[in-house]
Amino acid sequence: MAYQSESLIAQAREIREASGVSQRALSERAGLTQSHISQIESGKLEPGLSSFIDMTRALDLELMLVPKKLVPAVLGLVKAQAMPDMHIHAGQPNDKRFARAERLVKKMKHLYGSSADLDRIEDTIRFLRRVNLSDQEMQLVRELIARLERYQASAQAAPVVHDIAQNLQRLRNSLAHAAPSEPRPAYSLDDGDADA
Amino acid sequence: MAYQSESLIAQAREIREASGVSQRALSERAGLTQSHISQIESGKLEPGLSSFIDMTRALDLELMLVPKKLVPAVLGLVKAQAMPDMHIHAGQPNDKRFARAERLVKKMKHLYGSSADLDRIEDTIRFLRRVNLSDQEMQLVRELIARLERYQASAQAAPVVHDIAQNLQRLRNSLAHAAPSEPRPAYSLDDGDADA
DNA sequence: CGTCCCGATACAGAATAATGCATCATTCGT
DNA sequence: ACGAATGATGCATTATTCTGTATCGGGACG
Repeated sequence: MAYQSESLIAQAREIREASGVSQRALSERAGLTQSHISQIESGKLEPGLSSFIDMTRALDLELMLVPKKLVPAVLGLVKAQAMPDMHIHAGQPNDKRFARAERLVKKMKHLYGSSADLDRIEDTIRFLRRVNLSDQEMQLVRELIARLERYQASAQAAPVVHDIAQNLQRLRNSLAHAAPSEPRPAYSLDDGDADA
Repeated sequence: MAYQSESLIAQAREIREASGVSQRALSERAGLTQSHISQIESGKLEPGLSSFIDMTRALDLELMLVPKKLVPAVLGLVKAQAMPDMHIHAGQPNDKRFARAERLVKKMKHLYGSSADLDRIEDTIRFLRRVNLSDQEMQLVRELIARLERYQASAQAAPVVHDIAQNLQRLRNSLAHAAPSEPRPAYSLDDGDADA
């Protein structure tokens, strides 16, 4: 229905498809339901800003505010860069575990309000899931998530959450250095503009 | 509550303030209520994607999808450009008329569904209101709007709407050429990033 | 001191997004 | 021909946005 967001949503969809990510996969990564995404993409629903951000972030995109004046410049930049080959690292066996974790965090966020810690956790999880983890690392993550699950409703959750956030981030940082080559873009990111 | 959109919203607010636009003024331009905007800006409410787009467009901004990889580049571009002096052309006496018109269009859109024509009208109005119109031109606009108002509920609205859209756009095009110098940016468009 | 504009807040009501399932028709690989 | 995965749809329920309108305290200006 809403015309303004149409182009943005269409772009997101194109990129999702070009990256070979299914709605279901995306829904898990983004913490939304497949049904939801389908309706958004087919224009039957106008997403909330944060839903849309979740979607796009899960596609390795950022939503940015740009002065109208230099939209063309940015468009140029983007288009130039959008050539190469690979597609985003899709579902590993562990995906479901991560998906659940992300859901959990999301739920906690809008139950107790979002905190910097919860947010860090969410972010880190998104990062971790697209990395190949050794058994040992995976083990650590599993434990942390389990701990989060256990304490989610506890009155004393705050410090626990903080600790978990810290541990996850530590892991993330350690990986960020040794990380070998990884997936890259594939989409085109065009527009459908026609001004008078 | 939602952390992801926080930065975006904060940016929008900064820019609004830097441009010397009040919430009320913005609310009129964007077709939202002041109350709504206040709540969005103070984080008490998570806007819908289209609401947010309306807001930002009214501030001469575009919401763009950018691959994470080249966020820094875009940021550079934007920041470089953001120096000068003026502020966005604020309320003229005619503003209220335009505001009402925009509201009307919005209402029609979500009453009968948005059409390309309605959208064109909305867009054009947004453009026209920031231009100094001669009495004659203003007269034309006033008539067109009045016509729209009259036919809004009519069963035969479609062709009328189409005609109005066309007329408005014609006016817009004629202005786009002769247009003298006009307002420019003033804001900074920074970020609050801190990665690990 | 009075007035005007600002942003924040309240509140009732209508409209919609979003969840959580479940299902279906199609397409694709085997 | 079969099974798996994809996107579209339906539906009931809950949560949230958004409108409209009105008020309030604060700051600026005269």
